[in-house]
Amino acid sequence: MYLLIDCNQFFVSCERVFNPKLKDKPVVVLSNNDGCVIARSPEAKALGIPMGAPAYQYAPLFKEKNVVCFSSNFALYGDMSRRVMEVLSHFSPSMEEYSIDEAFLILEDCPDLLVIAGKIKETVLQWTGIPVSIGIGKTKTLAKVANDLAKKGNGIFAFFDEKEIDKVLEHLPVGEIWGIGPNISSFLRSEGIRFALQLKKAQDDWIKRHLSVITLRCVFELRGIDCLGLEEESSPRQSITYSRSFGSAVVKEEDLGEAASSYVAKALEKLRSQNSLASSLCVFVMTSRHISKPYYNHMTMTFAEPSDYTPLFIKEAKQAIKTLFRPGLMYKKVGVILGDFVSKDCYQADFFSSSSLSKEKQVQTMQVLDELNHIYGDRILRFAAEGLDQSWKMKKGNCSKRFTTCWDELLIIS
DNA sequence: TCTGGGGTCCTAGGACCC
DNA sequence: TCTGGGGTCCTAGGACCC
Repeated sequence: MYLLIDCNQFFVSCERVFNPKLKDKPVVVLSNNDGCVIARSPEAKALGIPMGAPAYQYAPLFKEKNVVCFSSNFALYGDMSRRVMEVLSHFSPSMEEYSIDEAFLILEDCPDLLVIAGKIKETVLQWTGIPVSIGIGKTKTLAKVANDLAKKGNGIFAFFDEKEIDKVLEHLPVGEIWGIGPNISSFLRSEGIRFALQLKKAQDDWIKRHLSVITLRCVFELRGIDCLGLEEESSPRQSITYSRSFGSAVVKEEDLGEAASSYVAKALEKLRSQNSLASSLCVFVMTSRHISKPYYNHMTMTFAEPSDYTPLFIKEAKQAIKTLFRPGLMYKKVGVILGDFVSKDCYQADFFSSSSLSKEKQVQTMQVLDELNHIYGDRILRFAAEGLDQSWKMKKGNCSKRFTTCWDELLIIS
């Protein structure tokens, strides 16, 4: 049986662990640049604050109802996630970390399953301070449905027999099924399929003809046929994106270049940490999407020989910015995407490239850079191209401390 | 003034081959 | 009157997830 363990309002819960005064109070966590709401405590939900709500629109309500707003603190959430996953790994050798706040476990079907689930919930709370909900089912998709019910009830819900499943699916809108998004659900509704049970009973070839195998898999999963399986090994990324909205609009090409260089440097650190080389770099720039004539443009460069040498990518990125830049526009965002990865251990070299000696030096330079940054933290070594003042950096109005990952920011109790 | 960021998978269609 | 059949590879875009 699959168990889906999902942390309740994870980011808010992380903040509450280190600030117990927030208990029972409306709390929200905002996206980068304090843009929109990405996590809400039940109290905040009860005030009618929707997911994704732009913070500026809700500022009066926040003030009126004393809603506590946090800027996102991914250093903290990432580390808390690591702790939760560590606890979960004690309960089963078969585990998949599905997202920052969710994991699937496989446990043998036994009468004690609910007791074990209770134990998991209790242990995670005691060891990390994070409350979780657990859904149990024969497939991942059914465990997801069960998890939604768990969240509405006492935190644990299991599907054991078919009749019980169908009773739930009968009233479950198709759009709430994992894997059925807004587009497919509106198509299904237009065809008269409004609830999960109807979809479960739909004809296979009809689904395949009008939709795709992805949806067909969904349907099979609802029928209790395991199609997705557990992905225990997290496979290396196939692409790495680094992009951020600016704290305030950027108008100078120089600033765009700095930002792009800085993102390239960060993306390449990630690339090297997974032992890959990238063969392509895409750079994109955009203005706000919410103006009358938004501008978006991108450029992709491919390399004859895959690489992980940051200066090479910075050079290309700056060149791209030069091409993409249009004077007089208010830029809101720049991003870089590394793609077409190959393993460092085995790749096709370029027959016409210059001497291999410089290649070795490139590798050594990046190693020294990464090691020093690892030892001293906070990216102590950076490239000049990244700029010094970085005035384009994003806004963070109210960020909690990095309680668990930074010696200078430990929680002080007096 | 103010609206996040990072992924994966699949399909259709174009371009090309014999 | 009348113009085959069977492939592969690549890319852009759509759809979904958290």
